Amino acid sequence: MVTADERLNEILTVLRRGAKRVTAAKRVVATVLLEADRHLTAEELSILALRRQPDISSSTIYRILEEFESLGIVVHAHLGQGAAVFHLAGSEHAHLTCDECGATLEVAAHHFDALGRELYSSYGFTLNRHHVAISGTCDSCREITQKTLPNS
Amino acid sequence: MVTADERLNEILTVLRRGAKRVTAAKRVVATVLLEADRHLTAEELSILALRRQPDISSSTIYRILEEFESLGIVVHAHLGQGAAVFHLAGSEHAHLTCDECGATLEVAAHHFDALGRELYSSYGFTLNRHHVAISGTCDSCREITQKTLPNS
DNA sequence: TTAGATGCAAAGACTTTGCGCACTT
DNA sequence: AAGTGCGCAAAGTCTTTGCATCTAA
Repeated sequence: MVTADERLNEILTVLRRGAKRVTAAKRVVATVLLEADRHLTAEELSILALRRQPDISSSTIYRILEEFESLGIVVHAHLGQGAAVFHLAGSEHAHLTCDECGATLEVAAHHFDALGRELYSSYGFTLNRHHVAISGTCDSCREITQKTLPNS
Repeated sequence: MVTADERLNEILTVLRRGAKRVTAAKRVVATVLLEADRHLTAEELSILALRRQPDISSSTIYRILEEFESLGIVVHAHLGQGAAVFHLAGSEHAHLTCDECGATLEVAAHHFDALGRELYSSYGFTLNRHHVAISGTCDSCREITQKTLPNS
């Protein structure tokens, strides 16, 4: 079992190895990410960070997230239309997002294995399953649409 | 062979059937879309439209595109990071976009058939291959990355 | 005639940037 | 002491909206 403190220290170690400074704001951002353990928009992260330390500006949040991402500490993803979401690296998964209602669904990555191989061999393209959500229509919205437009 | 005028008239007919008014601005937008025959951002469309008729505001462009989309005349897609792109409906295809350089690649839709079936049967999710580009790394950027970071 | 369409300007959502001071190293 | 990082405010990008005017039907 890895404690929260140990995970925080791992992050701070990565920062030091990257020749970055360990600041109060970075500790707060790292702590919030560890505690939340889910997707957070920059704004949600900002709100949670402010509870722990007033006067953290959102520009600082964005700068810290950018730095964390360049060091491989976090990744971000674009789900539906709204703001990007961030979370700790290491649990990348694919997302489906419904164009109608905006709901998002995390799905097992293996569904994309065959597609990834095909795109690589046909186009030299390396699929990133995590970064951008796959768009479509979710189960409930499809049912609604079918009821509303029974002719098609 | 369908002439440009005939295609324009088809669009105007769809407008009338939708109980919408046929205005000068809509004619211009339709003409630009027909002539361009490629992806255009709202801003590119705006610039091309202004050549044909001064004083078309970009809000009008957005409103017309929204109307055209609701009538099935155009579709829009989100490629990399930037603005959405619009084009006439009927030639939907999948897009790959490179997270590094922003290049986009149109690919045959059949690559996504198997994935579409799997997502539908596993999650009831209806894949929309066209709306959002699939993200990843293109051939050239991958090669550059490998040269830059030969250790991994 | 009259409901819908347009132009203009302003607002809105999300993110980035410039600048001078504070804090880490 | 040196220089990175921070807060604040402003700017930037893309898109939507309010409102008065105009116009297609």
